[in-house]
Amino acid sequence: MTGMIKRETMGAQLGSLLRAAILSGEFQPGEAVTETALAVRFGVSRGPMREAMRHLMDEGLLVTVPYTGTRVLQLTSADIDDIYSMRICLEIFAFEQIWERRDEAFRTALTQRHAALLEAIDDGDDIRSIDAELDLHGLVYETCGNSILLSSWSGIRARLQLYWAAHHRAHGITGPKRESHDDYVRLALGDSRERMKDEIRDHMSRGLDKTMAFVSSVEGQKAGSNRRKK
Amino acid sequence: MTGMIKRETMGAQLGSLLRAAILSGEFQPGEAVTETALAVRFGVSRGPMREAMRHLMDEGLLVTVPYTGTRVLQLTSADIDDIYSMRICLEIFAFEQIWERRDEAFRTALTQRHAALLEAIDDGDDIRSIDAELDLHGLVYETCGNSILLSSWSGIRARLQLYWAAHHRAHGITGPKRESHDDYVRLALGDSRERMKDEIRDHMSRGLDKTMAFVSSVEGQKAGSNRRKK
DNA sequence: ATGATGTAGATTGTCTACAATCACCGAGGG
DNA sequence: CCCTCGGTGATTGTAGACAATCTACATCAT
Repeated sequence: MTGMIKRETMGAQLGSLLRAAILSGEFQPGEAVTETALAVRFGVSRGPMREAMRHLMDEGLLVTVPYTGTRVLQLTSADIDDIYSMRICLEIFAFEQIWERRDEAFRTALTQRHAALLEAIDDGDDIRSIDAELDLHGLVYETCGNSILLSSWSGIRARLQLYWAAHHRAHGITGPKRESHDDYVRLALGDSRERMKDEIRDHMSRGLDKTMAFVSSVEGQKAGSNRRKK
Repeated sequence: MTGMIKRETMGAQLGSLLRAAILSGEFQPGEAVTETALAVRFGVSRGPMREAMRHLMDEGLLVTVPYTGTRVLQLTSADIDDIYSMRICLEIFAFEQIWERRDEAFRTALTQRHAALLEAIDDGDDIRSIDAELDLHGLVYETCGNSILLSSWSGIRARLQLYWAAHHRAHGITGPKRESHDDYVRLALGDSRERMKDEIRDHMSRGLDKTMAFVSSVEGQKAGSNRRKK
């Protein structure tokens, strides 16, 4: 059954669905997910489900141990630190690459994504705000057209989105502030590479501080959380 | 049959075998590879074979189009350029991260890998020389302990290894020169971050020049090479 | 009581058969 | 001569059943 979906392989679509389910909080970080359960959940067989899970594993959202089980990624404070330092490195690199090639298309796309972020914030939709913020930052990576850079960003983006979403749900903390990206957008459209690079460093530093305060409080349960059997 | 291998899933082992087969030249860049053919080649079923191929796809060595086929990655000059600029960015970043934490273990490992490279060069073993050179560069990434950085390096490494191996086979060009990494190792163990960063830029620039000269001569057949059916 | 040990359940890994999709090629009509 | 259209083969996608392995719990001996 379920043979009416077209133009894309089932595994890929399942990957998107599963990713959305994880990011929406249906499965929490550290929670175990089984192939069979997900297969019946989405009404498909284990084959495509496995394919989708493999995709999310490579993206970093799922972690599996052979013959034992699969669970949703649970980040440590060290992981968060690694992610943010990588973000600084890659985003500066990306802006260096495209700086001289910024055209009208780039400018309009950036302002559009910024507007989408503001709209999501105004609507009070946290999940959409997170998505919009990451889309905004993603533009420079996409503009580069460097496939390796883009896949690196995908891994970073997935981990950040997972963590933020869980963070917000668990603690009721609001999403990004309305003015949080004004400087970022302004300088990205401006004329000074160095000021943009400084802004990236500042931006990430603020984000890291905001993030680290929480993760350290729930540390120490990365490997041994097995409650909630059913 | 073939049920006596232990401690690691078949798909992972098959991935290593297939990677080795590709890098050894059994399958050339742009050549089509089919699941069934590889499955009988390695004496397993399509399931594990698929798993292994999926792994190599994420690594970047294989490219697949749904319902149609899978072929070995064929790099364009733009890809090579992207790879080398990423290498500069990431390797400088990696050295910045570990610079103050370089300990005795790092120093001995670096000299050991350099010695291994020299031995491979002296033996005239091109494949092993390439592997040793990439292992040498890989140490700094491994020392960082940053999982995202490491996976980015894996993608770069796989693509470079594939390209160099095919390059050398097709044109009989020798591997890395014996003295090519003397400065790199010396400065990596030295005291000046800035000189090391300059060395990385120079090192990559030389590598890119050596590489680009060839790839541009065979451009223009990325999408349409379908000969050699059997 | 404590430790080792065997046993049961669950989960992933693997295999075989079948279906959906696509590229190629040749025939027929314009 | 060129374009359209259908057939044919190949390749990947999907399904369900079976085997290998791991974790946890109960049992038994010390």
